[in-house]
Amino acid sequence: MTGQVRTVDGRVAGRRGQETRQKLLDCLREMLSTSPYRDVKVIDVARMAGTSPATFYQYFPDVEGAVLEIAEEMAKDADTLKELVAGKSWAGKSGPTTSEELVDGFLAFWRKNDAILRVVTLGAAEGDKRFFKIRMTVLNAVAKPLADSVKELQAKGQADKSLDPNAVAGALVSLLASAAEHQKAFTSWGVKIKDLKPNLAPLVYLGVTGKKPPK
Amino acid sequence: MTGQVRTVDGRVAGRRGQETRQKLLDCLREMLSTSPYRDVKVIDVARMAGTSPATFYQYFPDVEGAVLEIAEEMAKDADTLKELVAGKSWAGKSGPTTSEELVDGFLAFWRKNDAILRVVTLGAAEGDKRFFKIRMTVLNAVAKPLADSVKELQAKGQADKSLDPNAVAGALVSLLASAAEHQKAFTSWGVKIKDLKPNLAPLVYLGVTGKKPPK
DNA sequence: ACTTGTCCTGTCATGCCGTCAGCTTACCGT
DNA sequence: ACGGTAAGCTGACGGCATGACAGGACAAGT
Repeated sequence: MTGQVRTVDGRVAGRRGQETRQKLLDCLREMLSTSPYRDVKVIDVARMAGTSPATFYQYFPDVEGAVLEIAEEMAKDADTLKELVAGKSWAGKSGPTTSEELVDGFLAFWRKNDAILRVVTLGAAEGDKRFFKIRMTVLNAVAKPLADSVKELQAKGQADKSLDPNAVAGALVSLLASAAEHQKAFTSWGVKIKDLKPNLAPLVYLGVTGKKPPK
Repeated sequence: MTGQVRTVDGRVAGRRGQETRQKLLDCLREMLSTSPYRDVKVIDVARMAGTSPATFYQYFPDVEGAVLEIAEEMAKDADTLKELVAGKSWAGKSGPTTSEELVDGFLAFWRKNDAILRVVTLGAAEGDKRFFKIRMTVLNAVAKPLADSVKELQAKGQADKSLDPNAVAGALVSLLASAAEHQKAFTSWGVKIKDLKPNLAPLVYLGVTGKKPPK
C-alpha cells in the first residue's frame, strides 16, 4: 500500500538508508523540543545525527517536509485516543470517571508529543492544508466519538438538544488542546498542574451532559 | 515613562527615523499575515519597506525583536477587552447577552490580530517568557474580570462553589482563544463560521453559571 | 555656509541553503 | 571469488541571509 521509502531523487532506500533517515527524524524531533522552531536548521540536525546536510536533503525536501513526516507518525498514534471516549458511559457515577480519564489521557498524549504538536498547530493556524489535516486527525480521534456520545445523550433526552453535538465536541476538544499546550498559563492563574485534571474534568462533563457532575 | 525610541546602537530616533521604523513594523506585520513565520526574512521586510537590511538592524536586534514590538502594541490594545466582562450581569435574560457579546468581541479581536497572535502563541508554547507574558496580558484582560464574575456568582450561591473560579475563567478563555485561532477546524466539523458564536456562547454561559441558558 | 547629529546604505566576513558530481560501500548473480 | 550495479554519503560550490561597521547623505539650527 504505502510503497517503499524513496529518496528525493527516486532511489529506493535500503536498510542502512532507512536507519540514517530515522536517525535524522529522531534528531529533528529532539531539536524541536529544545530550540524554537524558527531556529531549527538543517545543518544542526545533520550534525547531531553525525552526518552531513547533503544527506538530509537526500531524504527530505526541507525541514518542513521532515516535520510533516514526524507529524504523520504521531497522527497514527493518536488513533488510540478514540478508546478514551468510544463506548464509555456518561450516565450516573461512571460519567465523571469517563470525563476524568478523557482529560487525563488527552493531556498525557499532548504532553508526550508537545514539541511536534506545537509546530502542527502553528502550521494549521497559518493555513497549511497538510498540517491542518494532521491536526484534525488528532482532534477527530476524540471529537468524533465525543460528538456521537452527545448525540446519543440527546436522543435519550438526557442532554440539551438545542446545542449542535459537533460544535460541543469540537469546543471541548479545542479546550483540552489549548489547556494542554499552555499548561503554564494555568499555573500563572494559580491553578497547579496537578489540579488541572480535576478542574477540567467537571467542565467537560458539564459540556457533554449539560448537567453538574454528581457528588 | 517609556523614554524616547532608541536605535540599537543607542542614538535617539528623530522624526524621520521613527517613520522608517514604523514602516518596517507595518511591513513586518503584513509579511506575517502572508507568509509562514519561519519564512519571514529581514531582507524581505526591508525590501517591502523600500529600504535595506542594514536599516532594519538599526532599529531591531532581529525579526523576533521586531515581532515583540508589534505584540506589545497589540497587548495594550487588548485592554479594551476588559469591558466585555467587567460590570456585566450574568443574571436572568442579560446573562446570555453578556455571553454572546463576550464571544463576539473576543473573536473579533483575535481575528483582527490573528497573524501576530499566532506568533505570540507559538512563542509562549515554546517557553519564551516575553511572549508568554504578552499572551497572559491579552488573556487576562478577559480572564481576570471573568474570574471575578464567577466568584461573585458563587458568593451569591448562584454557581457551583466546588469549582476554582480562576480555573473556570482560564479554561473558558483558552477555549475562546483556541476557537478563534482555529475557526477552520469548526468548519470542518460542519459548524459554519456564523454559527460559531451561537454555539460557543451557551458553553461560556454554562461554564460561568453552571446552568443551562434560559430560552 | 558651517556645524552637528540623525539617518541610510555599500560593503564585508560569516554561515546556512540546496545541489551535484563523484567516491565508497553493500548487495547480488554468476 | 569477483565484477556489476545500485545505494549511500560527502566535499565543494554558487547563492543568499545575517549582522557589523564606517562613511556619506541629509535636515536643522546658527
